[in-house]
Amino acid sequence: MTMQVSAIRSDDTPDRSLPRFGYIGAERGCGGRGQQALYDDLRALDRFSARVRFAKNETIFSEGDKAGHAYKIVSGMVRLCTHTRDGRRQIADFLLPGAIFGIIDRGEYGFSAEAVSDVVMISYPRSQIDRLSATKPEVIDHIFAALTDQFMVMQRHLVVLGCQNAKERVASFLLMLADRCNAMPGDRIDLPMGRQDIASHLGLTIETVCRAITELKREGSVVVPTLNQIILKNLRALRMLAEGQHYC
Amino acid sequence: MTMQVSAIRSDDTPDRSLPRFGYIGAERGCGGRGQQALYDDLRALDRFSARVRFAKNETIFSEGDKAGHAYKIVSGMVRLCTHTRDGRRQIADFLLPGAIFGIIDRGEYGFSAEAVSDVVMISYPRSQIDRLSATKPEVIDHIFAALTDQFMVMQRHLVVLGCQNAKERVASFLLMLADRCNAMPGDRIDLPMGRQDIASHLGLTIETVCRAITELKREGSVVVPTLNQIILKNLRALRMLAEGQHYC
DNA sequence: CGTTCTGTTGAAGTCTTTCAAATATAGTGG
DNA sequence: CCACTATATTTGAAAGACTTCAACAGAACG
Repeated sequence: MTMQVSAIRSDDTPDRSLPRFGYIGAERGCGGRGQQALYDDLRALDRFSARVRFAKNETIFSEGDKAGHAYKIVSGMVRLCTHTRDGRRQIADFLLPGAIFGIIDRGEYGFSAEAVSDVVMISYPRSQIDRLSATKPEVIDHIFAALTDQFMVMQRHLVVLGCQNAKERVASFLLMLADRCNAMPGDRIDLPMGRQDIASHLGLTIETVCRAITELKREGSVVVPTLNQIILKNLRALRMLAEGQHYC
Repeated sequence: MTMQVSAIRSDDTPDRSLPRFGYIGAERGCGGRGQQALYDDLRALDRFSARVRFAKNETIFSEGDKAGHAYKIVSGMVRLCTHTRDGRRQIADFLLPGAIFGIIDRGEYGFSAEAVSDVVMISYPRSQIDRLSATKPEVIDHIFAALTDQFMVMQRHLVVLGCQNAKERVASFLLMLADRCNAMPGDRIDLPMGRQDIASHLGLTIETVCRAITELKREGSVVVPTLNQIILKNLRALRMLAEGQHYC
């Protein structure tokens, strides 16, 4: 979650020099400054903002609802998903603290947002955002940057769903998550979402996700201290899975 | 390709009353007015625009290239794709006449664009678009609408890749295409792209796409007069496949 | 501490891919 | 215009990957 993280940390922190997981998504950092600026600009919205909280698994809004608010996550995790007519579900993305969502949608939300864990967020009335956009062109610019980031996230995910097998998908997912958390190699990474959520994100069944993780454990690529934590041990192996065989 | 079509036809043409394929994507028409307006606004760019043509299978630009131009398709079809390190390829979308692409990207293009058939386009320098955006806030607004549309396209495709089996994917693809062409039930729909392109779009192999089409033929859901044309015969059956079993 | 939910593993079944071959289409030069 | 060659599509058969179903294990919670 490069964009979200960079919205939190001070922009001049040059942690780009530190070792990173090198997930393809890392390039997305270029959108970071935009996010930081957006964050600053949103301060102008403070007097209209409200602190809201949602309990684990609570629905924040549903696809088709009138898009009245945009949200910025303070703590916890949110999933954006689409529910199909026949009960299937596709999780488009998981959002970490710092992430902003609900700004893309005009009129109606295009997807549902649900709390993965207990979540605290700031809500901003869309009307005020639109008003601010009209007076401050740079705000638009930064929202644009956020959009571009989101686009790249989705596009990368299209590749995952369109081209990768189960193990590759799980590896991609873990690397993406590690990168978004700004985790360092060896760090414990939080997995607030359940296995079923991971499955719904990766277009697999829960069993297949389990088996893939088990295999990664067996190979020594990852260690799973608790159900909701994971440590990436062999980055090279994970990257080879996620980014294709040619990787060195 | 609702947005593209609506960019071509006069905006007050109420063809929404005509029978349509009813692909889920049809709702996307809400972005239509934005596209129409964008189209008008782009006229202000005319003196900077250039007519360009690309031959079938020619690369228009590659992922990572400096994003110097945005394009509007006049005729022909363009595919937007991502090439992975190990040679695999994911086609994110096929674009029809009226479609505008290359506006989202800042600095570098985030994907490659290739001509599916011989293509004629209008190219607009990004610098001029940015300049125009600064002076005309409504332009931004319309580009935004275009972005929203593109987002919905990608999101719908995520569901296709994440939740559907081969036959469902092909059905979704055909309905989407029919809707974008603004085709009426019974019309011949052009398939300028080869089977391999369809496969790369749907995350399947070419053989599986063939088999799925063959099966749809056998069931009488479609008729395939030539390799590059298809007629949707049984919309109800196709929709049931694409939108889930609950569809009446 | 028992109940319930979530996660893990095993085995069988299904769907898709892979590999191979045949057919059809498109393109080219005579 | 036809024959020929190259390319693309279709079909078949076997292999492989993922899913499904079922049972078990483990964590969470009252």
